[in-house]
Amino acid sequence: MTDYLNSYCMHTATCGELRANDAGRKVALTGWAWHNRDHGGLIFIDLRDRSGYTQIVVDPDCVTEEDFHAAEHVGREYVLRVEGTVRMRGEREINPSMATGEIEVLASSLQVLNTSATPPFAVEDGIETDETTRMKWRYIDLRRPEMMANLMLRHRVVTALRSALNERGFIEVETPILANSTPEGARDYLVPSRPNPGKFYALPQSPQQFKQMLMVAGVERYYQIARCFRDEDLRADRQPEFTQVDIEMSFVHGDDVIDMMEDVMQQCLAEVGTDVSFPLIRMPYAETMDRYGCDRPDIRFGMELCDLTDIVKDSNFKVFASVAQSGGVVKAINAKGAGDWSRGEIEKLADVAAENGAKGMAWIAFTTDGQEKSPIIKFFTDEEFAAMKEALQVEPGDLVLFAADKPAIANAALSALRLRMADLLDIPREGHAMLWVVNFPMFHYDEVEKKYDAEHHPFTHVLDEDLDKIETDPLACGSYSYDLVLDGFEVGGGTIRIHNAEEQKRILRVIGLTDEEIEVKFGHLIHALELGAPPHGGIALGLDRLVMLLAGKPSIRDVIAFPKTSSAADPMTGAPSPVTTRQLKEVNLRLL
RNA sequence: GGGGUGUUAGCUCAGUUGGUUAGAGCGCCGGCCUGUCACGUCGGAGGUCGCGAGUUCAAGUCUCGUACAUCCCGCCA
Repeated sequence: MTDYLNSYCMHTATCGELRANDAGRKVALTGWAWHNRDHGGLIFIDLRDRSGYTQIVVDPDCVTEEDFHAAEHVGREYVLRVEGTVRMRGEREINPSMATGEIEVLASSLQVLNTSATPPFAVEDGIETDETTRMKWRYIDLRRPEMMANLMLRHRVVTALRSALNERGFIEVETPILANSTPEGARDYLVPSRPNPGKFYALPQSPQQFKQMLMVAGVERYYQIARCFRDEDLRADRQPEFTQVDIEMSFVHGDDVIDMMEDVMQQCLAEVGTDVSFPLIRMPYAETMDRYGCDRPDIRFGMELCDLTDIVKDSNFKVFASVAQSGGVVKAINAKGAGDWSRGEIEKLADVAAENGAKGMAWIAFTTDGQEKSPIIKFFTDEEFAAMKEALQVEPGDLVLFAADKPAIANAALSALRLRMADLLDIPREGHAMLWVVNFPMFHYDEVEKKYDAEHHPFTHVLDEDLDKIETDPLACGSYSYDLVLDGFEVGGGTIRIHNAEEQKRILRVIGLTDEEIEVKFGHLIHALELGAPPHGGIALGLDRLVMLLAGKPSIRDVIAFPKTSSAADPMTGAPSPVTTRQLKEVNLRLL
């Protein structure tokens, strides 16, 4: 302790930890000058570090003239080391909004370890500075307590997940960053290989194939905090590089991974103090799409989709009838509380439907004074109308929004409308709600490429009862697959994998690969499966999204130390940047 | 690739039907101040109105293009 006090720049206490029972302690604090209040004869400095802040009092009677002079010239974000004594504040000077507000540190010495230029924006919570500016000076942005708290929360989540997995016999194994380009999935980030002219590595979109190889190797239980790369356009919840908690385990089938992971999540969330109700609902994909129109529903509120196809299929409203009779669906949501909206306000909602591919949006408003307003109501018989009201449980004050289209489009439009209406109507969505969406279909039909494609990925094990339908009726095949959904975001996804080489080949053939292509692109996997692959499965958590939601932030950029802008650039370092002709030549590249 | 919104002082923003010297708050600089905690107070500095064309006697304001940011669709688990 004495050594520390005499040391040039170490501290004996952090700025956020001192309390009334520390009164009398001699301490050395280090940190950044946050708010300076110079009263001429007495100077207050709020000294901040990552743990919080403490008020320093510099009294000319207690420090050297030199130190007092230095204190007078301390600017924002100067780096200080202060030695002094913790003392109780006078009764009127207690600041109850401050964790350390009962005490202060009376300085006996003050060292300026470094000065600081005026920061480009205030180190304060709640600022609305442009994100590019924040990213350009990210180290300043990260000094803000809320950003520092995000980093710490992320650390606690990772630590909790690591210990939960360690306790269950998982071992952490690193897999290559310089990997192979994968033909399926997202666009790859490519890295030219200098010793192999004309050949490229790809940064991994996920360690998927490596972790399956680890299972074949007998690792049995693996995890990795794995950086993944995808060269696709960005979103608030998508960055070109992101972090997965990647998990794989052997000798599992059916719900084994879900059961294990649910335990791990419960333990992790308890440890970081997030309240989520367990056990989690496990909702089949088909039911999820039917009720919410999307595979990652926010189940913290209702307003579920209602299928009216049967009721309107013979109606005089040609739009509904023709959609219903040509394989489409007519679905609706009941937005309670919007029944008195003006026609203009309602019609603006059609934009939301249009953004999601719907050609139109029909509506019926039920005003609180018992009127019914709608451009389409006249087309329905009394029976049809009554059946609709019954199905939607309509009351005065409700607004019913319809989408009639192919199921995928009607679902997408109504799912988006449901979320928009929840926003517009201020429907409370406090707390968190987590669920599993399970048993995704194995395939979907790609209308553009005119071929079947894997819904999750082509290494997914088809449900045992559907194995004989892989070739004859691919779209009817379910799969051992599961997504973990939190508050309307997919925070994890996984499957039981195929461990049988023959089944793997059947799947790859269905998605359009020839036996030659299978050998070239997936030969290593097939061979591994032929050499004693155990039954195995796994899951990957989207760490950034998970922490974003736990932190209550609107973007994963807020929980990533150094994120990229929407054009995948880093304003701080200037990446990506041009390289010299010589560098290009070394890797056998020439720009077009 | 497509659509929406935005770009004015270091930061956040205002700027009317186009009108002559572009404002505010915070911050910054200097003075005063021994109980403040968003300290107070007096004074001061600070602008290529994103960039480029165009219309006009006159453009921060109108038109076109473009860059960047951000949200969404496509794309992406």
